[in-house]
Amino acid sequence: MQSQLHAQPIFRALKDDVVAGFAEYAAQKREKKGTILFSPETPNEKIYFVLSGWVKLFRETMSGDEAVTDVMTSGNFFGEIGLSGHDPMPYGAEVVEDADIISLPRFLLAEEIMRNSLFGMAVLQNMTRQRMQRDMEIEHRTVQSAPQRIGCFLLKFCRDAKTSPVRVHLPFDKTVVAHRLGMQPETFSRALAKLREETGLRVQGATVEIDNLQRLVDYTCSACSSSFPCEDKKL
Amino acid sequence: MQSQLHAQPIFRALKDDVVAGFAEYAAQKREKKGTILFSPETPNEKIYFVLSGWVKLFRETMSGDEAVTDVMTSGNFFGEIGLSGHDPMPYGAEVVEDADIISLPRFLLAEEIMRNSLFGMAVLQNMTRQRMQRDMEIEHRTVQSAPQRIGCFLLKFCRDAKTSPVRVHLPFDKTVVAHRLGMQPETFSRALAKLREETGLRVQGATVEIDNLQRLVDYTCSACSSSFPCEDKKL
DNA sequence: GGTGAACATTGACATTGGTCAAGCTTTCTG
DNA sequence: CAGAAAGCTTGACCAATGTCAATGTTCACC
Repeated sequence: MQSQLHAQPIFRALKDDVVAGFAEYAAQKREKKGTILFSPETPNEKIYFVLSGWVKLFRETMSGDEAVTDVMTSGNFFGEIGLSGHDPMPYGAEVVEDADIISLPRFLLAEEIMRNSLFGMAVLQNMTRQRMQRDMEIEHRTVQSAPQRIGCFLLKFCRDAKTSPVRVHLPFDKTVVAHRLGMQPETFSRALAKLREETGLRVQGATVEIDNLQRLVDYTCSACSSSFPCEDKKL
Repeated sequence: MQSQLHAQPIFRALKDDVVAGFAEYAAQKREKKGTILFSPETPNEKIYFVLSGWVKLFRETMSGDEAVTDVMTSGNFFGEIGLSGHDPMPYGAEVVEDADIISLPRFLLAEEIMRNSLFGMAVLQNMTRQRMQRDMEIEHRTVQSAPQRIGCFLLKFCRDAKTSPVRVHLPFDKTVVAHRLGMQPETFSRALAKLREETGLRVQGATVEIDNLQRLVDYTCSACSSSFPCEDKKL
């Protein structure tokens, strides 16, 4: 498990013995789709590293509406809000595709941040990147139409592809994608159909084939402040 | 100016000589409404502290639509993305009410973060709070109606008031409030009228009188994951 | 104190996305 | 393999918000 911890981007620059120290407190577990890792009601003092699978972060109102703020996969971690302390999180986390997850007490991170300012800087830059992504998300939900948001989502899985026929496989249920993009499943269904008409892509279950990448980019990125391929700026 | 820097929440715990060092590089200026402090096109290497007035942060698409992600006032600072380096910011900043602003080269912060991990932790927690606010914002724009978002906005200015007739003065133009809440000015106008009917508040120009605070809370906070008074959790 | 510019409101209408209900398809499970 | 459950799609309809254009109001400046 130590090697898996050390492979996490945020830990890559740490010394072996530090990671070994973490590993003693760490717990790895395979979690099934549907499992709630934590929710606003349950106090929580861990951070979670996703090794495989997908986990959605969401906020839920008293009337049952939910807003998905992010869906994370391998290389990502979450639960770092507050960094120490046992307060309930302001959001919940639910596994949406079977996942391998390592959990680690938060206080270990907090200690290492104080001890090692280079590490602290790495955590800060991670948080900064997350804030930027949220800003982006707010922009998308404000200025993009539903079909455009779907196009934007698909393009994230086309970053490397340069030759046009690209085949994308949706990594989790369409319902989750819909909420991740701030729309209802019904709207998602119709918006995907519209996107198909507009950009000539083909949909077969969870598989999407994009014959003309440029056409999708043109349709989607016209309503965005950045343009394809819009990766995070290196920090 | 050193005293004004030292009064900034993020600097409060720093030693005098450190702040004095910052002050040598700092520039204070009064900025008029309408001034663009920076935009995505202009490389920028400063962070900005608001002493008075209001500044909006926004993202703008190629077709001219804009999404306002935040509006900041005294005690807030912005431009810390990246923390060092001269890359263009991924967003712009525009003064929306005459403001006194101190600007400071970003590298000073980066240096102090590496030198003083307690300070680094403070910056990290500031960023964490901002990310949480963005999450909140995404939730609001997903599950609240336009009148509810306005109600929520008004309630932020009622945090201290416990006795019911409260008088709130909108601190910047309604157009800016509208965009801050992710809606068009016309929608804002109508939604405010609706809110008036629903909760019995009265509007006179930029002044809003709330006779029955509880009624506003009931109407607004039913579509939210937290409830009034929903301040940031202490970090 | 008058005038223009900026800000705000209103009406008419178009568009988007949400809701509810039904039916279909895929996947899981015994 | 059968049956059930979960996920997805579609239709009909409705509510919310955006758009465009006209008009009203406020405020700063001469």
